[in-house]
Amino acid sequence: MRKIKEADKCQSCPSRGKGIFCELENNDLDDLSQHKVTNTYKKGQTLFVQGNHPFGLYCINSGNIKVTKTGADGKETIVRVAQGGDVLGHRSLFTNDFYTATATALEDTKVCFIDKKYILKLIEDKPSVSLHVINKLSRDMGAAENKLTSLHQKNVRERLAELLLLLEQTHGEDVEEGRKLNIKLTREEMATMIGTANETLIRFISEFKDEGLIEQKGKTIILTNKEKLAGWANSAY
Amino acid sequence: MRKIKEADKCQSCPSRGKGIFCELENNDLDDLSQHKVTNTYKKGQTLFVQGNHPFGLYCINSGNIKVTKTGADGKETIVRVAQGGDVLGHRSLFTNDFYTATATALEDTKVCFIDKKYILKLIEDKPSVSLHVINKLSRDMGAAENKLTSLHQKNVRERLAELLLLLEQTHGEDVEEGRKLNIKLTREEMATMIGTANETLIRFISEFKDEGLIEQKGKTIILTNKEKLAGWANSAY
DNA sequence: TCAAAAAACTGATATAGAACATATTTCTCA
DNA sequence: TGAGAAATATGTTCTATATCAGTTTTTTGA
Repeated sequence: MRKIKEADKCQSCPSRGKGIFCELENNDLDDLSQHKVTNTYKKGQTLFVQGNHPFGLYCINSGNIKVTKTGADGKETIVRVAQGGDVLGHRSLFTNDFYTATATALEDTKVCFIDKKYILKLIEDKPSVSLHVINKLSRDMGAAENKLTSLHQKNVRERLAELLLLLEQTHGEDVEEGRKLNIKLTREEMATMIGTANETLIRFISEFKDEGLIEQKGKTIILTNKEKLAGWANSAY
Repeated sequence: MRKIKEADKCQSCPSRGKGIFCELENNDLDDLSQHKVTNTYKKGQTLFVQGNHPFGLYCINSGNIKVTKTGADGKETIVRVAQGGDVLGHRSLFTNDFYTATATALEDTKVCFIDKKYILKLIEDKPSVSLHVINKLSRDMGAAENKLTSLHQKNVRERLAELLLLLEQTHGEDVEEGRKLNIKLTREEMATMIGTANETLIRFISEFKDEGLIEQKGKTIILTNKEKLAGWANSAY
């Protein structure tokens, strides 16, 4: 039996209870700990790359990771941002395809890697795991369809309001001015997330600032008027 | 034991072997047949509506069904088209949310409805079913991310070429001129699928016709030059 | 079978937002 | 700590495509 550092055991994971393994018993988690390795990634490093072959599952311990697809002309689209407790690379694992996207750390990140064979066995043996995988996929699917719909139906201003509120839900933090978005994204990345040019995004951020809906502390954004923002996001003119 | 018409038994389903129940044994299928009802829907009729509460799973026997999301201003987006062997309404079932989309028959359709409790039990008891659900969700997710990316990165001409090739894969049929798209979609619906206005779509269809990439027999489209079309879809200028 | 409605098509005009250019601020690490 | 490189910001131009308006064709059902 391999010796695992106490800090690297699933039981000590800060995201324990959030992910697809949240219903596993202690002895199952011990077994799981035996079949994974824990790695750290610095900002900008990639966990896996579009086009490569998957050989296991990534389970995020802490830190934000962007999932991007690159087109024929090299243009990048951020399809989603994963955070602590999320799993990554499951899709290609289950469909047995090459990775259809690239995963890149947005900041310093701790990630566990679980062997393909072991995770597939776990899904067959533990209904709770497979149900959580189904649930996770269903939610991601819903989020993807929402993105699709708003990309089609909403203009940039509305999509930006929506993005800010979405980030608030997943990365929001209370500060005196309002809700701080605790995630490090460049304007370029934010633009990519809502399918627009960074110049355009910056213009609307400035507009929101002028209208008192948001504030900026350095590079991080603070939502000061969520209600008005929500009004814009719902595209009520 | 309820008496099921031979034609309505899962064993007689034209999509048997394609869906998530493809690995079930005969006696399991008999049991499943007992827990479902078979309905028909005429063109334009809805199976379920965005905002309503789900109470089971739809499994398509035959016919095409569009899944649409309606925005605050009533604008419609087609997120996908489901066909024989596909399941519908699974997402909201598993996340226990209201339906986030509306399903409408594109033509006369035969659909089975399976009770919520039964399908959840089946997933817990039969690993093959849950694996197929995971697989199905993973594929749908991949398709959704692809749509997202091309909506962001490609122009209307490229997206149209892509759509035609996608429809060819799922609904293609050999005819002497080339590959016929055996699906009834209005230009409005096709436009909605690639996120554009119907006038714009029609213009590009005309262009493709003029360039000899496609032909029209009545309202149905025949792809006469898949290679050139593929060139456009990959956005190689 | 024919009239009304719906869908398909064509042309003209308007505009959101991309693309380009350039200035300024903020990071980064030597 | 300071120089070079990113990232941010702002102004200007240009274009893809939405929108509007109108005609022709197809479908529908009475």
